[in-house]
Amino acid sequence: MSSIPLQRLPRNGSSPPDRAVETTDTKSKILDAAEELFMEHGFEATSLRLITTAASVNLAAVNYHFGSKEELFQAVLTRRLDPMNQDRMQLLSAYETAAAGKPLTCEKILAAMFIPALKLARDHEQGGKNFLRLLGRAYADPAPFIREFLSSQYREMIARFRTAFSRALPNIPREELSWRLHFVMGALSYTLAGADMLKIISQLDPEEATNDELLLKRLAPFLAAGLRSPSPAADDGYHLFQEA
Amino acid sequence: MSSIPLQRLPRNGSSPPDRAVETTDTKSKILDAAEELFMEHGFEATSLRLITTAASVNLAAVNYHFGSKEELFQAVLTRRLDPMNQDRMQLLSAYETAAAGKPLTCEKILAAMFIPALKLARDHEQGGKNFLRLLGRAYADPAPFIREFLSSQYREMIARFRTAFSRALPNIPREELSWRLHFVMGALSYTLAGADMLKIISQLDPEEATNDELLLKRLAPFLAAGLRSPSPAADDGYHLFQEA
DNA sequence: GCTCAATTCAAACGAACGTTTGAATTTGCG
DNA sequence: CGCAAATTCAAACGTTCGTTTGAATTGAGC
Repeated sequence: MSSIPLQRLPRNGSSPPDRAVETTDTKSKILDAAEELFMEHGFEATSLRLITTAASVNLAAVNYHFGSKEELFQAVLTRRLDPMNQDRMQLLSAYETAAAGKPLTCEKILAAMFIPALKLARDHEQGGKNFLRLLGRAYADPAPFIREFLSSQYREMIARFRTAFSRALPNIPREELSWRLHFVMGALSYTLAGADMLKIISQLDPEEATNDELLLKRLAPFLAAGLRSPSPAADDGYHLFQEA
Repeated sequence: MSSIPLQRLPRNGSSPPDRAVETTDTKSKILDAAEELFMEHGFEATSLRLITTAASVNLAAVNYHFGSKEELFQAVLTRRLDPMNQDRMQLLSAYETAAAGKPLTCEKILAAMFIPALKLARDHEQGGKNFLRLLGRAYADPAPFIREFLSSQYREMIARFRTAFSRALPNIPREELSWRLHFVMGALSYTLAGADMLKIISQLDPEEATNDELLLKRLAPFLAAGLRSPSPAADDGYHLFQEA
């Protein structure tokens, strides 16, 4: 039923193709086409026939190489998300080493989160940008298999950054910090997802709105200010919503 | 083909049912079931058969009363979104009147955005919370008809709040303010959408994470601090991402 | 050059989808 | 009551979906 189909082991474990081949292999062609189409239409609305036609491969190739549509989607995410989160953690470690025991600034920690995302957006001419939008939309997808997959992919990285932030912001209670980290991840995901609609109604420059570097340069100070803001006491005089 | 099916005019324009009827009408039963199921599974993954079964109505009733699945989805959104945005604008106007010409604080403007959302979350025992999550997820849905619909529904309200913020923050350039408004809307939508996955990996208290009032009480100061943060000059020394 | 496993391919499978149909039923109303 | 419009209903429509099948094709190693 759901057994993995037989298939020949790749010629090389995970090294690049032996020569300069003009036609990439079937697996990569499927991944590239799926990345773009999942980004454009979402998981449910993207059919395997659309993907395999765009990739110029046979319909059955998806089930042969990936097992199912769901596993293909996970493979699309893993291909770029895993290296990106590895980069994030390595960058954070590098900053911490350079700081020689002193706590990092919020901007520095945010930089460790954003720079690998920016690298992804820049490196691959089109694939990178597509992927960031796909990722942002996957966050909001209600499908359980997507939520569980992303949760497992992010858990380790989030834990590392939470402790970094808690050292940078010793006066913010742990629970409040968890919320703010939640807000940071939400704003980052949402912003990277494109949110074309809100761009339009916010009257943002369409050209600038697709410039991820400029976008994150604006987002980082915004989030850093929110992170550093004084923690509202549990029973303080903050009556914003009392008057309704 | 896509002509609106003939149907009798409702007994009353938009007033509540004449008596205390135990069985609500078909149209409302469909809307209630659709709201919950669209929230749970998304638009594409929710079939009309699932909706009509849950609502205990005939399958054809959706096409009879709403015309199509897409129009049903829009009706689900309109039913609560339109009054909520009306409330937001009225509340903003009331604050501005009370301020007697003086600019409002960021917290006050954010309150005008959040309070109607909170009212929605509280008023209807279950419908309200479901709707806010559905709305947050609809923001990230790639379907063009959803994006265009939401864009038209939000345009007027966003314009009103943009001018309010620009008066509250005269030192923030117009373009920078558009970006920050974008971030605010993103964080609000994302947070209301639930984002269960991030809640989990952020180790938030599950009970508190579903308390929308507490949630927005934490979000508002976070966003206000970001909004008030000094505007980075166009060619300043902000070199966060230069080192990568 | 033969072999055999890996891969590709065309074709079909059963299921589920949104929508339509036309008859049955209910409802408002003179 | 009785007619006509509004609504409900069971059934079917045609299409598309993800997946499977089994035969053809490919390519590396003896």
